[in-house]
Amino acid sequence: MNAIFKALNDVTRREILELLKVKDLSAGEIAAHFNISKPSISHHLDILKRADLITFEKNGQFIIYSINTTVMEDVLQWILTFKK
Amino acid sequence: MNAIFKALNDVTRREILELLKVKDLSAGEIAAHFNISKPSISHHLDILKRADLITFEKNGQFIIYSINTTVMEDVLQWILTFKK
DNA sequence: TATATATTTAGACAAATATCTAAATATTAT
DNA sequence: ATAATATTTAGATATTTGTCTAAATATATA
Repeated sequence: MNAIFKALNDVTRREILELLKVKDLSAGEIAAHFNISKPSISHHLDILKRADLITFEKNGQFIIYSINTTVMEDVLQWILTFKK
Repeated sequence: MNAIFKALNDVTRREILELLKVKDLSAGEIAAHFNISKPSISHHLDILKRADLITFEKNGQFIIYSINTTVMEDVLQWILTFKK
């Protein structure tokens, strides 16, 4: 839970998730959406990976990232415990 | 949304919310649950306040904190956009 | 094999964060 | 009024975080 909330606590990482919600993208395609260096985006992707919020697959010289919505379910359940 | 995720990105603050889920508590009662100084807890309460995740009411020399679940609804909606 | 492209790793640095102690403010009780 | 209790504010400090550039790794192409 800690890793998930940590991962979600950054606007760039939340935007990456929004992008991957639409379709799978390579690291470079993701980086192209931001005014941030590629190494920084790579670091954000690493934090999202650690939280298991995204998965990746190597495709030649590219690495394709996908969103993993099953983890969102955990957050959802946590939030729901507060609904009265 | 930024303030909410920031507020949720700390285990102490999430535990404070769990406590307030059960019942309203004074700042001192909240602090008593943790091995952390009262000023630090006060700071955590301030961050939760800024995110509008808690409300408070003065009662004599005490300040009673309550959870505000309406904000949880915003997080819920955000999460739900990822459910496919 | 040499070069270009895609991505990550390493190391540095400034800004943000969680914590502390000491002091200030507010209320209650003697 | 004075002392005690509840809470916050102020200021300091160590750790974490987001960012950068430079270098390393891996794959594809000429």
